[in-house]
Amino acid sequence: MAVTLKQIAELAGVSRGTVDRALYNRGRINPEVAERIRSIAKELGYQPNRAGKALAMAKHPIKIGVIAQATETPFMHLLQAGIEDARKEVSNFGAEVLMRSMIGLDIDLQLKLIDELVEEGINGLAIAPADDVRMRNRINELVDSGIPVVTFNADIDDTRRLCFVGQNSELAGRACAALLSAIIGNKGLVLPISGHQYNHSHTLRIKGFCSEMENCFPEVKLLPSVFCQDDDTLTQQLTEQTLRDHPDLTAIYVAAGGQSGVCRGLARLGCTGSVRVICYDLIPNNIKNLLNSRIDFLIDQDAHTQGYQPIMILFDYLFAGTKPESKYFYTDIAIKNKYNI
Amino acid sequence: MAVTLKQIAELAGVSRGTVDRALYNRGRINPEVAERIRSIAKELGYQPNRAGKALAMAKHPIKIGVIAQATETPFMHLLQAGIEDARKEVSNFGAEVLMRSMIGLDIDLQLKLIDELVEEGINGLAIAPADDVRMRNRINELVDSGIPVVTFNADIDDTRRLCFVGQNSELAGRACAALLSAIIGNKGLVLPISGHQYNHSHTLRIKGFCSEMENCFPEVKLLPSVFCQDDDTLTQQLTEQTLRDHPDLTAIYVAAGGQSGVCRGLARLGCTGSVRVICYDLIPNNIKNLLNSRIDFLIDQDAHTQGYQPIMILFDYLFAGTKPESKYFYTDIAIKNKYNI
DNA sequence: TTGAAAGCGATACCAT
DNA sequence: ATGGTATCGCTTTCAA
Repeated sequence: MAVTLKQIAELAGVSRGTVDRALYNRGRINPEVAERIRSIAKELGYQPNRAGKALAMAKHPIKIGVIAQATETPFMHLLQAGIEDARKEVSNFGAEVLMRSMIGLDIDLQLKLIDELVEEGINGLAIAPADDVRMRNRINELVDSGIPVVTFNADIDDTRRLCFVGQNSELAGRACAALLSAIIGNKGLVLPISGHQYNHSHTLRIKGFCSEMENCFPEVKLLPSVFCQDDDTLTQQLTEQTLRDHPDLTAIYVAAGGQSGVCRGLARLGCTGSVRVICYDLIPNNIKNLLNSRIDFLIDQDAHTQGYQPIMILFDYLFAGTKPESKYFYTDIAIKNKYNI
Repeated sequence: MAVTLKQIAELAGVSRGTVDRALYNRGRINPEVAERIRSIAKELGYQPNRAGKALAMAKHPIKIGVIAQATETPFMHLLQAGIEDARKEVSNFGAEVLMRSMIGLDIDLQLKLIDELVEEGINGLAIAPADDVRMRNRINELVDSGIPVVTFNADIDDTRRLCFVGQNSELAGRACAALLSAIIGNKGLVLPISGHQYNHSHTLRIKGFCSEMENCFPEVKLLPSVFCQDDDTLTQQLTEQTLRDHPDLTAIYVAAGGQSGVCRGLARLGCTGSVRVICYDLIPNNIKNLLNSRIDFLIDQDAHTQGYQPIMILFDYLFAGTKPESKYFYTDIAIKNKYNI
């Protein structure tokens, strides 16, 4: 059995309360005694028992606030399942998860929800933030007031947030470039499709993709990337137009939503199977198109982990003082074909 | 806050002891009272608190035995890290992990270690078993005597084990076929390399690969698969010989160990980069060869999960009675290039 | 500055 | 058949 507070107390000839004060620097203790206790604990390799700790904290539960966005999208459904799993897990340790969400993304609403959660007394916040200077400032305020913040899915640089959980979008773009280049024999003509100009991850996916292509696979020619507003109809039009303008098109790289439109466009012009398609996210429509060979590869960014981990990171930090090893918790860049979904 | 035994007891007008007996069918209770208590618990959605349960069980800790094999290999090092992580986690819940391991694989030693662990009073066993009829019988004996068994990395069919944690090797082979076919333009000449004749996973990886190629990519020609005994020197010889016999070789599929030999053979004959290579496992040598482009893609089978999950599955079963959802816990068939390691 | 004790949720044993 | 109580490891008051 592992060593307990009680054993340390007996060895040190003091009470458990004193050991507790010593190990957690709660003050009101003789510094020499504290030092002696700490050295004994260290020697014995004391590790606090999580179950005992959890039970004792049941009277003052940790409250973790979560603010999600765009909950109407299939990707966010998967992410929310991760949040729910984490909620269940930490609830066994006397922690509560206060979840707020919104359709689409509204910076003012997000700021209001933060105030609301602070009002309710949260001890930590996980948020998929809007990229805005007001949000940046608010996050720093929170951290300064002792409420740690973890960003997920979307990050805000230059804040004192504890960490970010999500994909390394630029690297994902590079992985796609190498993969796509490999399956077209390292030459051909490729159309990169982005979503919104202000969507940071789309931009990075395109940037990583294009720079990798240009640097490492110069025989692959890139058309100028286009914006599709994550819209199926628009991607279909863009696809068909591009095919008419460039009958020698080899592949399409979709860094955004609207993937189904690409498949439809290719199908309408009889190019399914001859033009390669790589896109993102293991969502139902994409899975369908992967299985019927309209999409060659999908890049998954593990939505579940993006919901699950922020809460677990905050919990470990608040519960046991564990700081994340890095400020970036990058989710797997998973390459999926129809066999390894 | 979640509902507790105490609350149920008060509502039912009985003591906590009685509620406990009712919910866990411990007997010595009036059936009608038990029924009433159960219905109240159900209505309130009672979920036992894991922390409380853990603490109470500290007096009679759960003992989980683990028997690993081939611990000298880099793959098994990764797997053992998973075992260690699981051990740490369950030790907070008053559970102990008794680990036994061996170099290579020795059926007699495994049987002896099982006896030893049973002697020590284990409540459950995780094992990477030798495929032998004596092992099959012993596993069934254990299960019959009330000790649940989880197999990992290697499975034994037709036993009453709780579940298997590891890769679906045949499916992995299929995934490789599709991937390899894609990067050679769906045509060419491919050499499949297996390891040992009696290694079940190698056989399945080859079987899945070849059958998928033949069915779905008939323009890819397959050389007869060869056995390399997981040996670098042998794979190098086989590679060089094949290249001399078939200068038009397009790709090599390595389902076994000895991957470095393949890379060396290709390098020696100046074929690095022109002959594609796909092999298994994210181990240091392979990572190196992936990064310097001697290997095109690696298939990872998540060694960490193969060590971590068996213990967690046994723990959840013994601790909370949770049965795994399926008898097969397949680890991810992860496709890795140099960007998503 | 320190000790003693109550309590968190569940289990198990001893009384009744 | 049922109730009462000690206990697990830890936190947090309340006394001293």
